[in-house]
Amino acid sequence: MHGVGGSNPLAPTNEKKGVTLSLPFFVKPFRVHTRRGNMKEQIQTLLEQAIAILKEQGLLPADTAPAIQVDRTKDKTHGDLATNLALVGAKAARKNPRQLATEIIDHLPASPLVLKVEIAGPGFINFYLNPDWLAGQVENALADPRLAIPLVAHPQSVVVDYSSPNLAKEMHVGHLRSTIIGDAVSRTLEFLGHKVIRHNHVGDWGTQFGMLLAHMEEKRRDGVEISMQLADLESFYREAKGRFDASIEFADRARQLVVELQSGDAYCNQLWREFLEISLTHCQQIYDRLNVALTRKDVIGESAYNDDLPKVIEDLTTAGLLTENQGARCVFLDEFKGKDDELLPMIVQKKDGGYLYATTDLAAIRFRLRTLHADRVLYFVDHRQSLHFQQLFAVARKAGFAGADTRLEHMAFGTVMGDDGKPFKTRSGGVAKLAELLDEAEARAYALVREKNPEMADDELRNIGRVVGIASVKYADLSKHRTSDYVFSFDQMLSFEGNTAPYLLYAYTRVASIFRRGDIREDQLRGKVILEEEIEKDLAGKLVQFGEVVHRVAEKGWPHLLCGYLYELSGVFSSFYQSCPVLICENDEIRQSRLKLSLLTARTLQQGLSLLGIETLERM
RNA sequence: GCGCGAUUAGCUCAGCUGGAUAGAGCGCUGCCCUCCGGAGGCAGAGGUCACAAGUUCGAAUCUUGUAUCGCGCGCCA
Repeated sequence: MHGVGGSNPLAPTNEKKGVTLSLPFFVKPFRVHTRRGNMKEQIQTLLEQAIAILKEQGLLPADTAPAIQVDRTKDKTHGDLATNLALVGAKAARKNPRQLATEIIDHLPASPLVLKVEIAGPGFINFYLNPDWLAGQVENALADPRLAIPLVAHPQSVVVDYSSPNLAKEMHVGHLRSTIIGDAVSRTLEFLGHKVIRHNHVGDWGTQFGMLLAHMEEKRRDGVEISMQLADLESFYREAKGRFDASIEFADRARQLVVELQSGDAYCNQLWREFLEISLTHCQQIYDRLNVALTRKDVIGESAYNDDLPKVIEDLTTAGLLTENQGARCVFLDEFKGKDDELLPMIVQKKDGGYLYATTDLAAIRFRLRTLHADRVLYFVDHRQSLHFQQLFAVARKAGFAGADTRLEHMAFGTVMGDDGKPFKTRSGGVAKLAELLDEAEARAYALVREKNPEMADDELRNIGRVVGIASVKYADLSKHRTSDYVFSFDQMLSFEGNTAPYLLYAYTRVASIFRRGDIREDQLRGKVILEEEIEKDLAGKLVQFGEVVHRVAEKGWPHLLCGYLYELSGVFSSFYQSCPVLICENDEIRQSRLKLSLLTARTLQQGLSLLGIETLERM
């Protein structure tokens, strides 16, 4: 377990920036492999070819290598895509930007993507996409269950460490972000063909378990049925804590049990396992409700590394990193300094010989890299632990657990706040249990849906309420930028307006209803996609961007990009639906084409939401 | 004290590798129901992008400094 709470790491960011900056001007390696469907990269290729020709002809100095950047335009009057290439390269070419732009355009190879190219403003080159090409992309996507999003060329093994609750207590609101965001990113990586290894690094070890075991023992001695008691872990924990604080004998027994547990005592282990079993069942119920893909086999808790801890110390010693300080064993690194330039220690072994979470985390990295051979390890842990992860990654590299090409990334996230701007609490001021939070979301969603559909059967209302409630909680979290804090608001997340789950789910049901009402099956669609109306082109253009967004989510660990995209897509579809009749369109060719656009919209929404771990509904 | 992160419309938030006139939703003001789900769409008002320098043809975005807020900093996790 990594505690609860989230901010962003220096380490991974710096590593990446370092790579980019050290490159000369131009050749920017594609982090994601070149794909046929990616418009930007195709335009980039065209530009590269034009530059090459200009160099051959002596119109450009051979050593110029401007970075080729292709952006989507914000304004329709600037075409669909634009490059600032001529602006960037003008100085090196000793030409004015507009002149260079003209030369580039003159040497641009013909391409089916491009309808026309124009110079604009100080020297921007604007590209207008060919509607026929766009239409073809829509057809391709429809013909492919993966929506024409290719798998990555070089799949990686990615360990994703997420959720990681403390098993001593019940899951609460603090576990929401790690669980939900980590799951969405895992699904996205998997969809792109990476090998994802989910690790639920649960807190199942440590001094607090002595207290819990002592309490179990006492209860059992009094003839109380333990499993019933543990149905409410939170109260059980509080009781145990109360006993611990109140009774010296109890506290002594608790400490004794920790020692016995750690030395492998059979009785203690039995108690411990019983406790874990119940706590894990609690967690699994939450995961199932949340549609989070974690299962019991993904649980590799802190205790799993017990045997490795002495080996970590050994390895650190061998690497010459270990220093003894005031009886504790520490690693000091030059790059971590506290006040008065004093080095900041990372303590890996206490003076009493006990190990700490830093040690366990090192052992986990060691295992993930040496045994699992991960190319990338992602930690979805709150931003307050950012220093810990910086130290952890630095030490892991120095100790040789991780090579230079292994990506270790702290996917930090912010705090969930209440209306008052302080960390989210229940009305009574306590920690909000996740289960109760979900209950409330479902209940509120049910009430809303029932209000809109008074005649609907209750079991369907219940199901819709469940899906909408859970989706709302998840989507509210996923749609915010990961690193910032956000305010938890049932009213906002359950609203049908704005960037919310209900809005997206509604957009999906509208498409579903077209097909239901028209009694049309997907395989009955025929004819070609025809893009005539401006809004049809907009919709097609938006649909074609899906793959790009998905790749970016996997790269940055930012599901909010996908949320933003799906929201925009829904918006464009709503406009389209408003102004372009589909079922009632009299021209059959156009009708078929619009049905295809609608179908791809639905598929894209469904696939996108599925990557976020959110179910769709046919009716709501 | 040092480090990390933040500061964008009244509120909640986007803003991708520096690009063209700063983007949504809520709220506010209008408009669109003989029309496939109005749980919708269209339009308007509203911003000195905390402040100040700097780099650049060009800065909300990069650099430095300042202010304010949050978080973290030796044997908890």
